[in-house]
Parts: sequence; C-alpha cells; structure tokens
Amino acid sequence: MTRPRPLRADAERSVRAILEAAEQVLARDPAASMEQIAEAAGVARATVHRRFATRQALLDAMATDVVRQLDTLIDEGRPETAPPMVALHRITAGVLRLKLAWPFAMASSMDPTSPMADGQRRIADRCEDLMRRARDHGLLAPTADLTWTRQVYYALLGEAAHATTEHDPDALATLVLDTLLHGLGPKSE
Amino acid sequence: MTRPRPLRADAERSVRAILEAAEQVLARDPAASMEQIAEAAGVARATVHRRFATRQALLDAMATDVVRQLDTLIDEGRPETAPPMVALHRITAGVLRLKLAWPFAMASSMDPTSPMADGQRRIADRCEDLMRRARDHGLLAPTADLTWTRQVYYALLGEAAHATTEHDPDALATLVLDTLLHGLGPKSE
DNA sequence: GTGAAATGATACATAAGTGTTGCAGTTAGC
DNA sequence: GCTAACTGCAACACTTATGTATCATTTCAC
Repeated sequence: MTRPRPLRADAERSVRAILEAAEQVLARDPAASMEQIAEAAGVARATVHRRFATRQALLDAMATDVVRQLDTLIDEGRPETAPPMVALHRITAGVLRLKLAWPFAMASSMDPTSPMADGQRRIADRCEDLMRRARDHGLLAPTADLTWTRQVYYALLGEAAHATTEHDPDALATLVLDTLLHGLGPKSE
Repeated sequence: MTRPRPLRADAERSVRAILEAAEQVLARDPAASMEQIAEAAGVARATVHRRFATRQALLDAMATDVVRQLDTLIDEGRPETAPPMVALHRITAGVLRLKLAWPFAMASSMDPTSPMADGQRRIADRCEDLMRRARDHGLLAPTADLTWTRQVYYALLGEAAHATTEHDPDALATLVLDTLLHGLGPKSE
C-alpha cells in the first residue's frame, strides 16, 4: 500500500511536481491526458508512468493525499472536545482552505467509486457526530435531520469554494455556518 | 439550428429513445460510449450517429431539451406576478422533478463550457430577479447577497435531488425553501 | 568517486472510441 | 402500392490515449 522502498530525493520531487500539476490541469479539464499533466509538471510522460503506474493510480494518490490532510485537519479541530461552534468553524475554514488549493482532488475523493470511498464515509460519520453534538448543545434544531444537515453543510462548502467575491477561508467559514444555522431569511421571524 | 425538415415517425421515435437512453447511461457513467448508449436505446450505433452527427451534438441536444423545459417551467411559476413564496415553491418543485428525471442533462447544462451557457445565465438572472422580489417582500433578509442566495439555492436543489429518504418533489421543495430561509438552527434564536 | 537510481527521448504495441460509408431489408407517408 | 426515408449490419479509416521498453545521460546517496 505504501512505498516498498524509500524514494530518492529527485524522485520525490517528481512525485510532488506531478501531483500538483495534475491538480492544476485536471481542475481545468478532468479529461486531460497524462501528456498534458507531464508537460505541466515539467517532466517526460514516461516519468509520470514511472511514479504512477496507471492514470488511475495517479488519481487514487491525489484522493488519498487529500483525504489524509482532511483527517488530520479534523483531528486538529477537536470535534469531540472543543465547543461545537469552535470546532465547526475551525474545521470549516480548514476544509475550505483544502478545497481552494485542491478542488479537483477534493471533488474526486467524494466519488463513491473511488477507493477512498470508505475514507470519505468515515469522515462523513465524524461530521455527523459533530452535528449531533451541535444539536445536543442547542446549536441545531432538535428536529434537525443529521443526514440532511451534513448534506447541506457539504453543499455550502462546495459553493463557498466557488464564491467570487470573498476568498478568505475564515470569512467564508463564517458565511457557511451562518447560512447553515440561520438561513437567508430576515432575523425577526 | 432547428430541424431543416420534419422527421418521419420512426426517426422521431429513435431520437426520443436515444435521448432517454443517453440520460440513463450517462447518469451512471458520464464517460460511457456511443455504443453503450445505442445498446441501451435498442438501436444500432450508426443510427445514433444518423440522428446526432457527433457525440457533442447529442450532449447539446440533451442540454437544450432540459433548458427549454426549465424555461417553460419557470414561466408557469409566474415569478414576476405571483407571491414570491408561491412562485418559489412551484418553481422549486418543478426543478426538482426535472432533476430527478434528467439528472445528467441538468448537470451538464450547468457546465459553463456548454453551448447552453447563455441559457443557464438567463435562467440564473431570472432566478436572481425572483430572489430580489422575495427580498423586497421581506422573505429574505435585506442584507442578503443575491448571488450567494442563488448559489445556496442551487446547491440545495442539487442535494435535495440526492436525498435518500424523501422523493416527493413537493415535500422536497418545502424542505429546500425552509432550509434556505431559516437554516437548520433552533427556532428561538 | 562509484554505483545505483532516476530521467529524457524515442519508439512501439495495444486498445478504444469516433465518425463514415455501402448495401440490403423495413417501414412510414402519400 | 410506390417511393423515399429509415434502419441494422458490417467494414473502414482515423484519432487519441495508455502503457511498455530501450538506451544514453544525469543526479543522488554513500
């Protein structure tokens, strides 16, 4: 699963360059060829195949990478111990940062046919756990459906990453959570 | 742009079968081949190419079809004259019906590289006009950003179409609009 | 410095999809 | 019923991407 043997420094550099180039190119055109990725990475196509045996292997590596970052990011948000609103804001801002930097990898890791599907399911479960805590703390309506809540939360994250005016992760996180909790209706209901 | 000459009945039947088969097949796998689409439609691959010169032409036809349905659906919702909440609910339910029946076509018509991009922009404008009316009527907060509001609305429509428990367009529309306006927080804020 | 690892360049084999054409048989329209 | 349109089937040419292999050259690790 992991590297059978450690890579040399130049090979490691190639791996990084390819992963980052793939993100750039595939975000623009998900059907882009290995050739285009290689060119963007500044390496020969053969080298891409040396580091990633198949196209699928490259895509999997991107998804794995981003899911790992997501995992540590959630850990650091202390979703089980910190006040729900604090954890929510920290995690939301972190996810937005990731989404802004790795939009393609983030999107492809959500694909249920991806080998990271169980990783995403685990993350979704942790997300729903946090939502449950938020509900218990009175942050969400007692009647709120946790699955729907998480769906809406994911959707808002996706839209916020596409926002045209604002690009600061913290400001966007505030917008996302405010919208999630209060909607867009008037304050005096 | 439109048909230079009227199609015979059997040809018209083929067109319909191909469009519906394409929706079924492409929703499952967006990279599915013309061969798979032809098989699902119960026609020969050559026939698909006779009705739609290129793959792109088929995709365009699907997008055009769904955008036209979207247009009439919005017209029938009377977004300029009916009470905003009524129009919103009617249109929302209609869009959800379309999304449930033509998920792939609806998604692909949103693609900005699609030739229907201007059609979608026009629809987005009408949507924002309706949002503006809703805001003027006090349905939305006076500070609500109309672009963000529309983005959130679109996202909620997308998620509602993927909802697992509920599949009735009207119930889903209620859920979408309630979430849009009030969020998921507790009632007493 | 020496050897192993990595790279670029090039060529090759393979596979798959796309779009076209010709022809024989059928189907719809008048 | 006659004609033109349509279809299935098969073959074809063309394009494109993928993955592999070879070899000379460069770069890293020790």
